[in-house]
Amino acid sequence: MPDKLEVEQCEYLFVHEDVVKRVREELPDEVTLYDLAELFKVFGDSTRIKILYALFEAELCVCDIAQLLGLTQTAVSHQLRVLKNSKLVKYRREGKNLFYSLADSHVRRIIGQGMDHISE
Amino acid sequence: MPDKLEVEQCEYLFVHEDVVKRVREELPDEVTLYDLAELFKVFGDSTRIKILYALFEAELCVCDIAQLLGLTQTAVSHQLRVLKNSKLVKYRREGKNLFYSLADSHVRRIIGQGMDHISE
DNA sequence: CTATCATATGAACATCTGTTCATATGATAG
DNA sequence: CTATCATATGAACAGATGTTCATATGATAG
Repeated sequence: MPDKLEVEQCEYLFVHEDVVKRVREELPDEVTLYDLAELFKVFGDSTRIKILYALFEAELCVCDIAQLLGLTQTAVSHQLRVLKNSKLVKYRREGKNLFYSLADSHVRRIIGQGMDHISE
Repeated sequence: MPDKLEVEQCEYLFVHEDVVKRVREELPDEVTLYDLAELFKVFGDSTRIKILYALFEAELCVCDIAQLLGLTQTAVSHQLRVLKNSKLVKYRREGKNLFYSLADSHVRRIIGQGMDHISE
């Protein structure tokens, strides 16, 4: 007895068993889907995008970023924490300063793909 | 006199002129940054990610999606509109049904890159 | 130890976002 | 034309998010 679905709303005529099966098999588990959405949420703010773009060019300390982009220190710090939690940036201390940089190459690729899309 | 910046908070010792220049040159304009963030915002919701994943396998109508993923018709419809506005999905009508499908290959690539990142 | 600089953190607040509920639209069968 | 099915839409509401303000932490110079 293959997985017949509860018919609630429409006739559900249009999907064949194999499609249902494929979707079910390929769909990542709830946790992964959640994590994935969380990751993209991080890219979904123009302040954070700006910060990432700035870090494309060089390692920067918090106040560098703030001044370069015209943001407050506090806002940058809060957003850097978000970026750090998602492992998109890393930092190293040098005296009083914390220098932030991109964590890996995924950041550039993801933003690159996004740019491709919006430039049609 | 090259672009010396207003020193507000820190000494701004750490960034050289050429870095400042590069960041300023490479940073897309406000509108583009905003659009880019808007795009990623769309990926930043697990319901929409689920819908996109389902559409990886086949063209589906609204109620197919709702039943396959255990969502309400209304929620799916609202989210499909968001996806459509961002040109991530398209649809065609067939009688009473609207069949949705992925708009282009960017969707897969962007989600793929995201998956790469979260799987470390 | 104290003052200062760079940065982080927490609370507060306004704004944005996703879902639900109720209803409207649009296609089709009879 | 009317009823019905598939889908869209709008209002309402709860929960999430980003910024600001005030303050704390942590390193360093003196």
